[in-house]
Amino acid sequence: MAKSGPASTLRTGSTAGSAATRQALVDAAIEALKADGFSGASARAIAGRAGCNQGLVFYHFGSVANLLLAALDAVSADRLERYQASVEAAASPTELVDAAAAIFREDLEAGYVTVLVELIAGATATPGLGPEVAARIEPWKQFARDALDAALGDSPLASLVPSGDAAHGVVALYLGLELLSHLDGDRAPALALFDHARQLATLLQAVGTLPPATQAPA
Amino acid sequence: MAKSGPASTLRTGSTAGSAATRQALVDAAIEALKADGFSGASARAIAGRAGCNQGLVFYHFGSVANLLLAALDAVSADRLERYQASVEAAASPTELVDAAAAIFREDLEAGYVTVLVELIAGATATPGLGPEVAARIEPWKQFARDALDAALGDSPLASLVPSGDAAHGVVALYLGLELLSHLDGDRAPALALFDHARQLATLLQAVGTLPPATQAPA
DNA sequence: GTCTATACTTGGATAGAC
DNA sequence: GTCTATCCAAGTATAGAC
Repeated sequence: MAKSGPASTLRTGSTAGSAATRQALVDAAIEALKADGFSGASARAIAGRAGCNQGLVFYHFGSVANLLLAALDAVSADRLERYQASVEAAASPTELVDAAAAIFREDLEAGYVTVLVELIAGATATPGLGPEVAARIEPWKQFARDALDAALGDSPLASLVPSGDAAHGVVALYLGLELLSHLDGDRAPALALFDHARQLATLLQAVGTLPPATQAPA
Repeated sequence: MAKSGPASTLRTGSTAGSAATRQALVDAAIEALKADGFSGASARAIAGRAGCNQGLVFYHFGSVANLLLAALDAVSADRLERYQASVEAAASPTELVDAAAAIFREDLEAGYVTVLVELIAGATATPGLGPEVAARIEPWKQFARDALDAALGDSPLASLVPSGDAAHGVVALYLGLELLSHLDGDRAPALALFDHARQLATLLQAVGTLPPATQAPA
């Protein structure tokens, strides 16, 4: 798959318009995916949002699918960086859940995860898109895995559920919650779940910390 | 929203072709959603699968969206019945997870949940589709809630997480796992998670059953 | 009442203007 | 090198044939 478009003109010399147009298209693609979903993210719709001709989509990215992948890359980079900073500061499971809840709230309100969800769901339609999207989810899974390892690496829970499997579940839950929240425009149930998760984490943390004798009374 | 098409001709008298065509279209719509996703489930594509003229979609259902909702109704009815029978037989949490795992495996292989996921993700594109889809998810959530209540209604876990919120999470996880499994064609991680859930359920069941004294040694 | 042929709109992609 | 005008395929919907 040779990259089409002016891939060799990434230096910001010569014509300044190119990079700006690319950026505008990427931003517009993100907005289109958030507002109208995969099937609404057409070259025309995106170019309309970006305020430029739809032919530019194909000039700069070769195809609509490639532009959407570029959009996914942009949000992924943006969000992973944000996550990294926020989660690194969390030492305990409780803090981890708190950080996750805060970020999730941010994601829901900004619609970042929508971009990912729409691309996953739409991947079936475009041949070859699936593997590309799958590869871009890998960092998220790895990140979830690292966070889980750091937070409860030595707890008894970790020996029951391998962090790789747990990370898969966490990512799946994240995507599913986004799917539901976006559907009925109500993110209260998702946030409530995080609240309960926080309580459970606190509980588990206490159980792991306290001497065995104090655990018994049910 | 008045139903268009021959809604009054549901009696199987007069012309037998009508009901058959409707059924063929519904089946084809399900297949199209499973294979090509929401954006691939066009009137042309569906009619092609059903072996009939694409205009029939509009005659019988009024719009593509209505046909897709009919498809969702069909799988929902089919699956909920299956779930009900399977879960009613499960008395303990372990058995419940076992039943859920068996059904989930079935769903993944048959692609039933894909229909739901694609419609949720695609709902943003078509005005008015969202609420309709949301209403059709309600029974699934209610079902999950009932199952949770029955399985661990009196356990201490139930007092920590209200079954309504937990049900929301279960449905979200279900949808997310489907999303990921469908993406990279690998359902092993999802099945592994069910395996771990089963172990956890067995553990919790044991903890709840045994006398307090035996719980201590960590 | 059931279905087909046709009208019109939007989408992906490119040849060629600047 | 950057962008626009244009082409053709695919989409929704309906007027009218059977």
